[in-house]
Amino acid sequence: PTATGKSSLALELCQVYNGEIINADSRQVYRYMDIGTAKPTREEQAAIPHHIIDVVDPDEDFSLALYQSKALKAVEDIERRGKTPFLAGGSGLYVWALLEGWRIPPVPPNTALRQELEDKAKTEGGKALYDKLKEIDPVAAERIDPRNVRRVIRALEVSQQGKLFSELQVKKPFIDSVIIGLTTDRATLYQRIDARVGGMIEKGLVAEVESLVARGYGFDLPAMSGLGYRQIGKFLQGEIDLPTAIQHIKFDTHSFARHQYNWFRLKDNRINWFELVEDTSQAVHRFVQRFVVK
RNA sequence: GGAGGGGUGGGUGAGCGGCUAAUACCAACAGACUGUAAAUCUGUCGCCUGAAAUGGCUUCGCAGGUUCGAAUCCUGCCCCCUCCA
Repeated sequence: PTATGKSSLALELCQVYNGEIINADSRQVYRYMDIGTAKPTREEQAAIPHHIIDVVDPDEDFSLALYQSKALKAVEDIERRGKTPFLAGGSGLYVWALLEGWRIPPVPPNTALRQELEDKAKTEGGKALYDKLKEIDPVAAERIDPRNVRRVIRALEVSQQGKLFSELQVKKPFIDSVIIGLTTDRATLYQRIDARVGGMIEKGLVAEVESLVARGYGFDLPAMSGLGYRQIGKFLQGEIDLPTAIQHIKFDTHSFARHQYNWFRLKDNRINWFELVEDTSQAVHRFVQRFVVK
């Protein structure tokens, strides 16, 4: 989960094992969003090559499919040069799509259709859309909550292109990997999160958000819905005061960390878990040694 | 000293005689997830039993009282807030 020190550990490992980092954080892909996403610093990025960071502007679309193809290219590129790719980040969807080789339905988003369906959901209710999906792809409907309009719409979007959403969800690994997880007890994790949020404010998160706004990026953009950005947005728009905004960021980040454990379960035996203790980093080094040739 | 307002489940805060173990929100806890994913959506949330329907027990400052029945009405006490002196 967030705030456990993934990035700095990855950096250390890369230095020892001749590696390069592939970002697996869904928010660090956006340019100009540095403080709030806890992006590696310029110096860190200069020390070790980082991939898939700062690849789109905040008002550009980004997606799982795009991420996956970029990440695969990065893996190939790094390996071709005789180095070792280290994937670092906590966006579960992205991580597993890459490591498990999800074949993502090759149907790009259809903005017009989505808008149309969203309007329909608003006027006729989400049930209407869901019923339609049940007709077209009952298997997919079975797996999607009728109230989750966003996912119902995507399933419809895919299924209307011919092949069914439910039939296109295939897993076939592209690459081999060893997975390391960092974890700690909840109280400690929440403390670390709170401290980090405090640090972000000190580093100028408010100014960063202001500058994004000044560049013309509005709070309705998906990129601006990220932790830190939307709460500071409410502050800048006068809806809440700064201390309240900061508290919201902390709470929402706790919730995010909990959410991350749904993707990375402690009982998931594909993951090699390391508790955060004094010598965690050494323990991980010893572990990684078994798999990587310097 | 006088006048008024208030004390509700971890927090904020509804309820103001039965439909109430008690709206809602937050926190917390658990879960879903294949082109927005730090998104979107769901469940639990007094205690004990149970897979569940349910059943039992204890709750709305404290102590009494009225009533078939009280968080809701009455009395006393304690505490908090505002205004006047």
